[in-house]
Amino acid sequence: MTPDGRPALLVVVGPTGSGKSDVAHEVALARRGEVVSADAFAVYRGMDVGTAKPTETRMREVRYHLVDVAEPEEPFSAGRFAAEARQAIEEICERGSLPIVCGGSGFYLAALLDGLPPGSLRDDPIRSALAGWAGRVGGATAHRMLALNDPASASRIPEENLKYTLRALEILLLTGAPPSRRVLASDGWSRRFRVISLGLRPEATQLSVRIEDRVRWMMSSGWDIEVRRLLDRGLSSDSNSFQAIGYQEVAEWILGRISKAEAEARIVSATRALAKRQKTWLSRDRQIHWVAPGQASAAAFALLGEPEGMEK
RNA sequence: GCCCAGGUAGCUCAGUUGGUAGAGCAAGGGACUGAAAAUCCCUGUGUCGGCGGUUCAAUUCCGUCCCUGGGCA
Repeated sequence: MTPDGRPALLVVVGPTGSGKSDVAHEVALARRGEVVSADAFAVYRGMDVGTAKPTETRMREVRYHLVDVAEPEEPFSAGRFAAEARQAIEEICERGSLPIVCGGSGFYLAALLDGLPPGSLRDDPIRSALAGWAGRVGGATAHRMLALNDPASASRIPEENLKYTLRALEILLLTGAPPSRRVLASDGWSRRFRVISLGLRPEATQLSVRIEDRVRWMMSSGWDIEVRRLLDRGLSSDSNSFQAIGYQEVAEWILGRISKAEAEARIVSATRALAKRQKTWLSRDRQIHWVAPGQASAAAFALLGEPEGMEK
């Protein structure tokens, strides 16, 4: 509980490799917290090295949520993430513990804190039918179809972005209403918490080096064994989980199509690009308190205030 | 030493039948409403290896030198 009566909800964000996991864990240990991961790929079981999941030791020390909740073959979604994460946070509060959201998936964080428009879930049969149709008629025709039914959406979505175009058509078919008319306002769920957002902003060259080190470490820590296991169990390389950075590259490396050095270089580049996109996404949020990684824990404690039982 | 093939954007290369050049990747910036580590948009001046020659004009043709790869000695 905090002075205003609402429970605190700490949100630790930042680009990959900024060290947010360390901060979340440290705060959890010190303040009887539980961590809710906001990472679109840590949800998959059997994908550990490549997603930089918390170690077994850490999982024993602190309770982690939304990690290992889906099979790699399952399609996941922001909606499912938000629902399960909200439930986890509510349960953590009921236990009297501090919920700590930690992750870099901006879209998932937004879905969790602000909610998604009501109605129109994902619909896989419609989705695959649309994809098949678009494959036959072409993306330009798909976009024209959208323009006919919802000019506002069509003008916002570039013709080249087939994925967004098809999603808009999917919503149209599911709800019968233009997607541009969906409600964009926050659903107010997060108002019952005192949300404290902490953003880790490492210096550019520091982040670059950290990403290189991290990828090199993953490549020699059993990532290849992990990918081999996924391929052996028959995981299709075009399933959603396998779109995670590095998995395709490691697969090509184990199959002998590219060298280890080549795979590593590609993964480092892809990770840098991801960090860039994460920074862009997070920079929109004016509520985030940005700090250098080294000062993050101290900043978190300062923002949270004195722990219970230690007030003067 | 000789013979071939190359030397063009950070990298891999395309190209100009002579009018100073463009793709992919990388890099940088941006978007993002149920696939999001996904998907997509924007950003390209570089002694076209050096030096000479021919020409109104050379990265393009000729000569020469240097460098790289391959072959022959």
